[in-house]
Order: sequence, then C-alpha cells, then structure tokens
Amino acid sequence: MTKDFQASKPIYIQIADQLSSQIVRGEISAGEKLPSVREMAIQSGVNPNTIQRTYSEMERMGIVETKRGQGTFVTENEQVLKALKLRLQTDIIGVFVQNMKELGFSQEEMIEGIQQYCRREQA
Amino acid sequence: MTKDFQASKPIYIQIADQLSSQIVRGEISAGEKLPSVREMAIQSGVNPNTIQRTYSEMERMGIVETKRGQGTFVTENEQVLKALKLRLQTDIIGVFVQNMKELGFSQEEMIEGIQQYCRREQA
Amino acid sequence: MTKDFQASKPIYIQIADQLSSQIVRGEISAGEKLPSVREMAIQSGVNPNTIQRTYSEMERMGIVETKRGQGTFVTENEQVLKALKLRLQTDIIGVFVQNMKELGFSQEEMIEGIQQYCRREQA
Amino acid sequence: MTKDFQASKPIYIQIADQLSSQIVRGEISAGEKLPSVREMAIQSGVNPNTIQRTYSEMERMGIVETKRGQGTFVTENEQVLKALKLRLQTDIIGVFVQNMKELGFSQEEMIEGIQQYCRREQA
DNA sequence: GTGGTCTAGACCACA
DNA sequence: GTGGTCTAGACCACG
Repeated sequence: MTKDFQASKPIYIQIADQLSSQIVRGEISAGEKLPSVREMAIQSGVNPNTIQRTYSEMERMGIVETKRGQGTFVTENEQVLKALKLRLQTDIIGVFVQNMKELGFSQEEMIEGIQQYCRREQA
Repeated sequence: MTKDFQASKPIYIQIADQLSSQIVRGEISAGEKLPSVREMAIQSGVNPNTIQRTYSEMERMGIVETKRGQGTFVTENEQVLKALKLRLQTDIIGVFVQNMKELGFSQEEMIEGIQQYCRREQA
Repeated sequence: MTKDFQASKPIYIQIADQLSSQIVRGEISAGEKLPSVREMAIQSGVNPNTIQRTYSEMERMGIVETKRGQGTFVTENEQVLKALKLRLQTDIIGVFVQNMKELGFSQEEMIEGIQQYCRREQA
Repeated sequence: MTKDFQASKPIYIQIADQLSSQIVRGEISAGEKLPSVREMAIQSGVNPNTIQRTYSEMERMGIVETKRGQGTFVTENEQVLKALKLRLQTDIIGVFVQNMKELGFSQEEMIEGIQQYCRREQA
C-alpha cells in the first residue's frame, strides 16, 4: 500500500516550474533571454542534458522560444503567459484543497483559515 | 549553490505526517492502538527503526502514548488533538499563502480562486 | 546559399515515422504492445535513450500509451489513429506537390502524371 | 540489420539533382554556361572534386556538355531535356505513389488528396 | 559561442 | 522484467 516515499518530481520539471514561477511573477520578463543551456547547467549544478530537457519541455508548452545559435527566450505571447499563470495558480489551489479536504475541512473553513492566517501574519 | 533538488522529507517524518492526518480526520480514533512497530514497518515497507523514530517523534509531540508491553496508542487528550489539527492546517495554509504570494496573488484573489476551483470541481 | 546537405531528420523521429506508418497501414494493430525500449534499441541498432525519446514523442502525440513496468502500447483511440493517417498523408502530398511545382507542373499535370504512372505500372 | 539511418544521398548527386531541377524549370536555359568547377565549389561550399563528379555524371547523362577551355554548358538537345524532365517527374511520382500505397491509399484517394491539398493551400 | 542529437552506462520505481 | 530519469562526454549545424 503505502509506498512511493521520496516521490520528488524530476529535476528537469522542478527547474521548469521554478523558471515558470519566476516568469509569472515578473522576475524574468517576456522576451528576455534565458541563460544558455551550459551556463544554466552550471548554475543549477546539473547536467546540460537536464537543462536541455527543461528548455525543450518549456518550448513544447510555448513558454519559451529557441533560436538556433542565439539562445532561448521567454515568449512574448501574452496569451500563453496568462494561461501559464492560471495553470500554476490552479495547481497550487488543487494541492491546497486536496490537503485541506483530507483533514476534513469544508470550503468555508478553508477560506476562514486563510483569513485568520493572513490577519495573524500582518501583526 | 542551488543543489537542493529531490528535497523529499525524511521518511519517518512522512509517515508521522500521514498518521497525523489519519488521526485528525478520524480514520484513527483517539485512544486507538496503532500497529506495532514491526507490523507497521512491514506495512510501510521500511525498516522498523524508521517506525520507531516516527513513534518517538509523535510521542514527543504528545500525539501518541506508549505503554510498555501493550503498544502505542493515540492520545485521548482533546487539547493535543485540537492543537495537532490546527498545526497541520496552519502548515498547509502557510505553504499555500506562500506559493500564491510568490505568484503575485492577493488574499482576495486566493479566496476567489478557491471558490472558483471548488465550483468547477463540483461540475 | 546552398548549404544543408545531408539534412537527415533525427533518428528518433525517423523511427517514430516508421512506426507510425506501420500502425497506419495495419502492420501494428491498435492496442498492440510495441517492443520494449531495450529490445527495440537492439533491433534498430541505436541507443536505448533514442528509442525512449521516440516512444516519448509518440506518447506526446497520443499515438501510444505507456504503462510503467508493462510496456508501450498503441492507442485504441480511433480518433487519434485517423488523425495520424491524415497527417502522414498530408505530409506526403505536401512534399509531392512541392517537388512537382518546382519542376513547373500544374495541378492537372500532376494528376495526369499519376494516372499515367499507375497505368504503366499495371502493365 | 536495419542501420540505414541518415540515408542522405551523396552530395554530388544532390547537387546534380538540384541543377537538373533548375534546368527543367527554366532557371538555367538550354545552352547556358554553368559556373566553373572552382566557382561552383565555392558557391556550394564543397570540394571542387565533388563538383567535378557532379558535372561528369551530368555529362554521362547527356544533360551538359563540356568544351575544353571554355566550360560546361547545358545541352541544347531538346530530346534530352524532355527526357530529363520526364525522368525527374517519374521519380517524384514513383516515390509519391509508393508512399501513398504503403499507407493504404488507392489511386482515386491520391488524386482526391492532392485536389483537397491544393484547394486548402490557395485559401 | 548557441541549441540539438546521440551514445554509453547508471540508478530508480513500479509490477 | 518494464519505462523514466540522470550523468558524462561527444559531434553536429547554425549564426
């Protein structure tokens, strides 16, 4: 029954998510050039092939565009970036709702909980 | 730098969280006997030492009590169980709020998002 | 100007095309199990990673489905298989029309040519 | 077995085909002088020996004639040029029919497919 | 320089 | 056994 400990997502996906997050929250701008495959590999401490896969996956999703011999660039297509933000948001909410339901909380209690949490945080 | 991929929590913590969750949502009742260390180890497919550590940690937090020669039992102290539920809830909410803020969402947008998500899920 | 001699498509795409063709013309049936990654690699005389990539690409396109620990199977979704046939057909026609136009043939001459060719072939 | 990937035709043949195509569609006229071996080699970015072989092959087929000290000229023999056009056309059609048959298409479906393709292309 | 492909060999989770 | 991921190191085409 209970198996799948460690269960960590593949590194190439983790990096893609990380970059996606940075793009969505504006740390990396639309049209901006990402580090080259090799450079990013060094920065992240992984094999260049892994970054290659990250970039390929992101290109497949339309988040970046690659220009042979020039580099990999964040798309300027606002539609795609909007959809990306929505997807990331939905993922996070999905995990949250799932976890809260497992603890037996209703939708109202979730919202209540967030409001309390934020009030407490401000103080 | 950045080399914290795979980042999975220790197995004994994972199991503790899992048990805590089951307790909070009533799958395991207050006062109920948990499986023996050996049995639990087999069920989970891990080393008995790992389960021992899980139970120790949970006892340290007051969630379970061990009675020599009888086994490990969920506490009947409602205060502790309430606090446990609150802690788990707060953890989940904390992660959620953190993630959503990183994407640039306000508190109102978070709540809005959850409501939309739940509406969509019902359909 | 004139460069790009050799211009051969990547091996993993060539194999995907080859398999797709076999599927479309019924040599491999819907639902059938493909050779394992390692076996196919030996058959094709390439590295297992290359076949892995082939299968991944085909899964991305919905042509095959992989079941962990069991193997890779041709989809039974007729819609997808129909679309695949259409795509392969369109590709072939595209190349043909392109080539014929470069030789200065009109649409009518292309059709005429095919009819003559087929008549001659029968004899 | 099966190890014929990359399968690109020899460069000297590729160039011959390219020149033949240009001749057939009138980009290079009958009787016109082709670039010198050396010049053509530079244009194409290949070794002069390769071009020499291209010209030899084309002379063998009667498509060009070399005049010592003057250069290589496209034949003015209309019969040959007509035959060349026919041969190129037949080759293309042969490949096309072969491919379509492998996908299980009948002659009627081929023609139908081309007509649809051309209609779609105009739009 | 850039990205794209390929090989060789390894370890993992799942069944 | 299966497929999935990762590393290490190589060669290629393109600009």
